[in-house]
Amino acid sequence: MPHPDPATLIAARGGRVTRTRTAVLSVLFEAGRPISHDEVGEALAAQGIGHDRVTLYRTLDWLVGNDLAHKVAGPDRAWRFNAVRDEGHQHAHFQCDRCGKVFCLESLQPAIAATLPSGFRLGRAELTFHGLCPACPGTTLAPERNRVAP
Amino acid sequence: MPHPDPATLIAARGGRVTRTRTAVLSVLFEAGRPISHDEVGEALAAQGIGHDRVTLYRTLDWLVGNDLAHKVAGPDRAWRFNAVRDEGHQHAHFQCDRCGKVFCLESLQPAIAATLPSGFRLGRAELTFHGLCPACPGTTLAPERNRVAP
DNA sequence: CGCACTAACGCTACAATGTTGCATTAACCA
DNA sequence: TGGTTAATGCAACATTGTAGCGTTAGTGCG
Repeated sequence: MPHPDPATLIAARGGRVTRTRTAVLSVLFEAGRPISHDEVGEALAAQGIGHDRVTLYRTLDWLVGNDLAHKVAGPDRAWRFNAVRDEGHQHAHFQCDRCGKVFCLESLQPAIAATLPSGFRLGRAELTFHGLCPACPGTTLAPERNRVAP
Repeated sequence: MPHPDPATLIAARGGRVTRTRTAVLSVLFEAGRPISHDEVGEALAAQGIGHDRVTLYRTLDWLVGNDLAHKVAGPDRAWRFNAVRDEGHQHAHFQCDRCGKVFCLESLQPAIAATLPSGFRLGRAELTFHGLCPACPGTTLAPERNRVAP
């Protein structure tokens, strides 16, 4: 199964099928990992699709609000977006401390055995690993000294 | 002893013991949970301590770089800082989806059983729970519907 | 104590990321 | 095909964080 059809997914949510929305959703599907607003913009530019910054933000927000995308915090205080595949499927993330890229660890099924203190009502859990990705050289630094390269 | 003495901790790292540093570290100790740069600034103002925005950022960064504070990503792309108590002690966090506050779950010892794909080198893991804190009314929303636009 | 050295401060200016308001365009439906 | 309005695109603004640089004040030493 390749990727679902963006236009179909968008229409199913009651949204208008516009060039920007279908293109953005396609980009997210093809990326396969959470990418920043800026990376989406570059991909659109490569396709010759006009991309106003604000429209892009709003498009991504719409996708998130309609369960077609997820929003995860990146290491540089910029959001990363990835297309939702299996509804309700939980997976962990990996953030590279050197290049700042974020990866989905789809296959990872962490066993989280935890009981929250009373009063806290759990919505969801988010597990993020930090370290170095396969593409980055070097060895892991000591925790707390990890800084993303400028 | 409730909290360690900020001045002693700062001097032990070879840093100069300034009013801003001791005050900021005290504030972090008393907060007991990760607070934003802005909340630190308010606390300093309440003590009548001058607080330049830039100085505050640099002070917090210095504390983080010297293992006296931790930096965790907040829900609103602003960093939260909390004083380090036990060196090397790992703990989970809880983010309230309504008020945005972040809490340390000191007592939580999650059993994370996970194997990373090959090539990834692990530095540290970060476990964050989302939901509603004891102070916020309401019931938890479905995951991913927490930020739906009106 | 008083002085020298320089880390730390605090000001200004700037950069990056994201938001608001509003007029215009184009997707959808009858 | 034409009307309705969701979606777009532009401009201006808000928030969070950085860089440069002259000034202040902690610290060590005589």
